[in-house]
Amino acid sequence: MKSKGKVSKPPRRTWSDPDPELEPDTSEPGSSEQEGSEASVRIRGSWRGSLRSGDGKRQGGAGGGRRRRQHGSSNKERSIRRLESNERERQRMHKLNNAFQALREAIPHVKTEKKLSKIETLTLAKNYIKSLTSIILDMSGACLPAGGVPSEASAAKLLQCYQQHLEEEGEADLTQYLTHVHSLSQQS
DNA sequence: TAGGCCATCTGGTCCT
DNA sequence: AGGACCAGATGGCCTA
Repeated sequence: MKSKGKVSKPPRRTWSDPDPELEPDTSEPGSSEQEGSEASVRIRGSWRGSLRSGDGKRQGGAGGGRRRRQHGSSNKERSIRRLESNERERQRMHKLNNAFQALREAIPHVKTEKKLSKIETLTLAKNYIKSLTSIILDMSGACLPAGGVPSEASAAKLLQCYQQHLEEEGEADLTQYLTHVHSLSQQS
């Protein structure tokens, strides 16, 4: 028996693929048999904190390993604050996942039937940006250093062109932008 | 079944 | 002071 204790977990639904039938907030703790409400005050965290105190991971300010902030409130008030904190954290992660989903849709990849993982998404996005940068610099007549990585100077020039284009056109259309860059390179 | 990926909880730290 | 951010821990789901 797992300590998380889900009776019957609904089919997993990622928040980057939002269920149109559900508002995000309907998953708030306590709205169903979902774990959020009770799990957050359950045993799990009670010992985990002490485990981490030995990690010395991020020892801030004065006195590493100090106890957490005491709010001087009752257990009930603390657990309420915890639940609110959990909810905010959930919303934050949902936003992050939405951003990941937007990024997935922005980058081309081969296997469209398989959802890209987060790490794959970031890696592909990085490569995609590099490729586009190279193409644009190439079109603008700039010289790429050996290895194809744009120098800081050419990247700065590229950014300047892009910002200028945005100011003048107010539209981040790639085709227009490429035309714009090309015309600039013709002038110089 | 092991390993990868993910959602969630949690507490510490940073920031406003 | 309170919210945001971060990273560790945990357990569920899925696939090879």
